[in-house]
Amino acid sequence: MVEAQLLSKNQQIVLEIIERAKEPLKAYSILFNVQRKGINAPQQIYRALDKLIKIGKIHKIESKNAFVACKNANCEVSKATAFSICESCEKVEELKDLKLSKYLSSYSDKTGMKYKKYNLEFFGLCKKCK
Amino acid sequence: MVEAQLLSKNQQIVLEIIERAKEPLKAYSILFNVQRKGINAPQQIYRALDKLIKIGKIHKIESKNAFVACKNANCEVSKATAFSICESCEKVEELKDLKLSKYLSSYSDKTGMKYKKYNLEFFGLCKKCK
DNA sequence: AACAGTTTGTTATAATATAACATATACAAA
DNA sequence: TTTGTATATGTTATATTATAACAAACTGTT
Repeated sequence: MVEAQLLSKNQQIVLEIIERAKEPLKAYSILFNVQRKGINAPQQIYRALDKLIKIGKIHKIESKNAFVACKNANCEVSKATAFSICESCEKVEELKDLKLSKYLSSYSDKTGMKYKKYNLEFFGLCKKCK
Repeated sequence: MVEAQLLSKNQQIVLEIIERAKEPLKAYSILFNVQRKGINAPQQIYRALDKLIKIGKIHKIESKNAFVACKNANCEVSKATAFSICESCEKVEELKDLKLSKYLSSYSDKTGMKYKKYNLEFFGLCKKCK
């Protein structure tokens, strides 16, 4: 049976701070920001992050070692992600483009291999910075 | 005038070891492997890696913090990369698919923003592992 | 009550990457 | 030839990111 994911205390704390942030957060900056809430060690942050990623609530921006909340109702599980990253102001946005995700999800390489999972990071200058 | 890139001693050493490797190499494993050649510090490795990336000789696999040689004559500069990564055996291949790279290079998002640069990492099971 | 699974807390340490500073080398311009 | 500029080197130290390992507590079954 499919049910709503219940988050544990630490998982909620970490998710909230990532959701409220306007930009991707790094693990140690999250740690710093929750120390008054009784979380003291990196391990606790990374464990929450791992779980949140697993259930698709957040994604990792690999090129930045930072984490963003997923606002995309589609990705119940984090398997197919695409981001736009501004090289100047560092703004990151998750792309929600059905056409793009269909294209990539159905992509098969020369050997005929298909991929259920991918991560795409686009770099450029955002409107403000151009 | 465009001329062949001349690599410095350290850059050559690092490039050679990456080119000879069958899989992506991590910075500290490179370091370990070149200590008998007089390279002693991570800084020296990272500096060579940075330069090699800049001129397109190697790419970084962001999800693995590892580096591979570019066998693709196209990417004179490392700006548009796509990889296939096996989740079981960890095999990594750079995809050379003109159609894919054209699609991504000419991609423009909802706001009309275009991107000259991207990195795409596909995950799945390779033939052997399937 | 016993259990399996997950979460927590904690200490320690591993792995990845950069800062900062002092030299050295290459090469073109004056 | 010297001066400048850019790049490369060597080195020590440190910052940043992430995991190992262990003990305990909590959750929801059966």
